[in-house]
Amino acid sequence: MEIPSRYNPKDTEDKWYKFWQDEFLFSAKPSLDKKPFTIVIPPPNVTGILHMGHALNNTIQDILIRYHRMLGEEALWMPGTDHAGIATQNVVEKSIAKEGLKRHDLGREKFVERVWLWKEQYGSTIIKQLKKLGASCDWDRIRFTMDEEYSKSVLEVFVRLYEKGLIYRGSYIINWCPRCQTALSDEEAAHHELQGNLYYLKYPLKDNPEDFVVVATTRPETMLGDTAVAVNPKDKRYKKLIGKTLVLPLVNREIKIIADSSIDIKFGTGAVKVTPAHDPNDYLMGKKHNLEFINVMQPDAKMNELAGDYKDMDRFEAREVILEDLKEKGLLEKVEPHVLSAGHCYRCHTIIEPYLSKQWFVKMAPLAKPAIEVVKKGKIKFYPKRWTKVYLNWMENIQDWCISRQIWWGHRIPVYYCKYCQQAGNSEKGTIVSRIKPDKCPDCGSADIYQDEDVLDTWFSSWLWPFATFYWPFGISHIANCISQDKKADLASSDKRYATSDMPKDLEYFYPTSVLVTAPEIIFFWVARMIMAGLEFMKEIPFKDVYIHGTVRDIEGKKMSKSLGNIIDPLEIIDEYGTDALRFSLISITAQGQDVYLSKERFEQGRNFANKIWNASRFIMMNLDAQNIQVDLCQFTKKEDLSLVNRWILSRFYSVLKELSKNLDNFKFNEAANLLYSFFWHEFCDWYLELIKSDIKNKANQVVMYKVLEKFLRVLHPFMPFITEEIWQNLPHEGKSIMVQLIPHVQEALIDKKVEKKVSSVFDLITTIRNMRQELEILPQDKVNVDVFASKSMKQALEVMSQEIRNLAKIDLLELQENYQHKSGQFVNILKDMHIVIPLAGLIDVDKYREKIKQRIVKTESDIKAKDAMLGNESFVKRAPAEVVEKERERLKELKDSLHKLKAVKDAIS
RNA sequence: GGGCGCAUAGCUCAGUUGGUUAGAGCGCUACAUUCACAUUGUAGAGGUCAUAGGUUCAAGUCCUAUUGCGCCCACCA
Repeated sequence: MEIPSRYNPKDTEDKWYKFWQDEFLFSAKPSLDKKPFTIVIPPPNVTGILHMGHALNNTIQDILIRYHRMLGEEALWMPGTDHAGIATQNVVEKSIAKEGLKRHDLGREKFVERVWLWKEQYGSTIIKQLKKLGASCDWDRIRFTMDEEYSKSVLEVFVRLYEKGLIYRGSYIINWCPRCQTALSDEEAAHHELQGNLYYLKYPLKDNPEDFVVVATTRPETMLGDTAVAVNPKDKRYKKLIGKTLVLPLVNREIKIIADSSIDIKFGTGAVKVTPAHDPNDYLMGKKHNLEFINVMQPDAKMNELAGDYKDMDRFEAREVILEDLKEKGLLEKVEPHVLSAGHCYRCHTIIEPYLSKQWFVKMAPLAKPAIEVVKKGKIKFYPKRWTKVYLNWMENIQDWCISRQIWWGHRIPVYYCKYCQQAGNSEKGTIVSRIKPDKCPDCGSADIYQDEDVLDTWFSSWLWPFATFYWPFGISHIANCISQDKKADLASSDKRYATSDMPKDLEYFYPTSVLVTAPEIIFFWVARMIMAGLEFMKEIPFKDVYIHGTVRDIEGKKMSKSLGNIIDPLEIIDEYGTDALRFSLISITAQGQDVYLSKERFEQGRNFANKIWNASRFIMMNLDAQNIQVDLCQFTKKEDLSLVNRWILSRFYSVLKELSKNLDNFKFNEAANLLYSFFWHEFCDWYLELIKSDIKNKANQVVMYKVLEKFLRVLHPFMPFITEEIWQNLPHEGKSIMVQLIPHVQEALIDKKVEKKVSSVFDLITTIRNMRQELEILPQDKVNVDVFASKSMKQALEVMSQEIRNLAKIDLLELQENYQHKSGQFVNILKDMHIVIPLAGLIDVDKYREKIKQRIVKTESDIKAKDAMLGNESFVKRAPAEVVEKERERLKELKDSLHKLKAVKDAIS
């Protein structure tokens, strides 16, 4: 069969993905003899569309999952999506707007129906895209944060926290988005700098209307709700005025001048208008000084009836009119330009209005305490470490969490009010928190009961993700709901999990999960809260390691975002370069914890690598005799059976494997990827294959090239799943899929301890050749392997080496000399490059060479002198670690040896 | 204001606990083309490791300061 000379990802990717799924290779189940390895996916929004951040995040997770699966662990990657309250509601609102409808036109029930409809239609876009990415999630387990069962978990958590006294309702100044008409948490309020003004307003004294106190404000419209003016008690300018009464202009309300030490004397005029209902600081001051709370706005940020003449004006319109009116009365002293930073809604970017309203809160301090402990004790580790500090700093200053949201899409708050009790003004009574709607009020017996209109913050469901996905606390068997018919049949015949009771339940088996892979932005939103929830409800940490990867940025360092138009669409890259190229390039440039700077050209590296693997494999397959693949390496028991070059490549592969697992276990994915890249390309292809090419039918060569390729494909598979499967399926092999082939252990890779020992004692061919080259042509080199030179002259050593080369190449050097100008082909290039052959063949400029040796001798002599001095230094010998001193002594010895040899070479050529 | 990070080749970045000669990809230059691969190969040029001090026998690596860039948090009447 003809194999094309270019790898075409489109021919293979969908095919193998389907194959893996059909063979249930992604599914995991509790197992008595296997160690679990669990990752829960950070659930993407149902409205989500795959972007580079997802691509990076999920590639990392997939590498971990596939790696551990191939290590023989029971690896589960739990998938799902997040209902994303406001985001989803926004999308659906936009879509019904096309029909000229607003959500209030439909009413709550109809609107929520529309959202579900939307979810059914479009909600799996992101899932399909994750599949394109190769994500090996156990899709039969997919969860959604608004699933019926998941919602039960959410409800349960609310009720339990309430019963424990950790949930309360309070009035609070919240960040209010007038457009979305909902409360936003502090984290959802993005602060941007804004060019505004500082307005100096004059408030007349009651006793003496000709005299004023001047206050500075950036939001003059809120003055309608002022209930005091505050000054610092230490401020000499205002000391006498404390306790006096002012008349608030335009509304003519009398307000007091109060003293509060929080006032900054230097800012503005040192006198501050206090508007407890419209500013968080003023709110605190209002509580402290028992001020009146006057709310002058409606939820849509238009002024309300308390604003008198300004009623129904938008806040910014009212601002202009009020300023006009004050100016007319001579009460506007001056206006100064002022840069302020205002909170913006992170969804719609509307300026946030601090707004007084009733909200539900979770008391966080008691939950935070154990969550701080587990991180301090190292039970949960962050990678990179520095995020630990960030986490602890936030947790130690944690604020209560406002969990109610004034939208329709979400888990409705399970609180019911008795109309009768509420009307009687008794808010203590007639508030029922319950898992199911109560029939009647327990206080008055009335059946007139209604549910709280608000829904819960989206994070109130996602913080339960690591255990609610396993049906906490009910632990129902999900076989009935979630497993496809095919799989059910499969399980029934092969798996005893659901038949016997001694198997651990999913929740027990897979929780706590192993690693959480996420972006730094959501450490507080999500990671911290999951730790708290895990400890509170499971009494155990939700995951052991948290890997925080960087933010994906464009080549100029800007965050990729739609509004900046600097998006690189991963799906386009997949289309153009292939999934494996996308994955490999992304990983190879993502250093641990560093942000990623991307440009499209980056992906060429991955594509080229895929193509290189493809062609090297093609070459091997074209030249491979199938009967040789059965041969065990143990068969080569004598040193001569395995040529130098075979021993070398096995030795190199051995160290690569060791290095690789070290890197992966430490979450150094880029180093792992680059290691595989340079081993395969620059050692296996550039040197090994070129060297055996002329004797490719040699049995040992056949065996070694096959074994190294086959095992290399396995270790590469987690990074580039598609191409490795495609090639592996074309190689003669046993087994169904590369996915069920274990990643070779170092020993397994080399089959046999004896071989391993032999291999590791063999010197490194390439290093030697390169060293020889340097020795002869360019620079002094100390690393020249002593084995070659031991008790031999330079000339003899060269003969030994060229004999090796000749054996490998089966090319006579004299013949080479005659033909080398005319012969084409890469092998000649390589030999030409190995200047090792040249001096013997008389092809070198001896004068130049002699000069280089001379320089080398000078350098070595000076090095020896320096080392001698260092070792003669008492302080060094005393204080440097013993190994270091020993190392330096060895080094000195080596230098002396090398000087000796150099002198011999000098003699030999003169 | 509080916290954190970064500064290494023309560009984008690696560089584990200090220890021989600081690496990669891309780009650039020269050469190679019946060859598994031009999405290729060989070679080459290109670095005062931001600056100034310090610790050390030894600093790209540790400490201090400075400069420049970036991020997070808080405040901003």
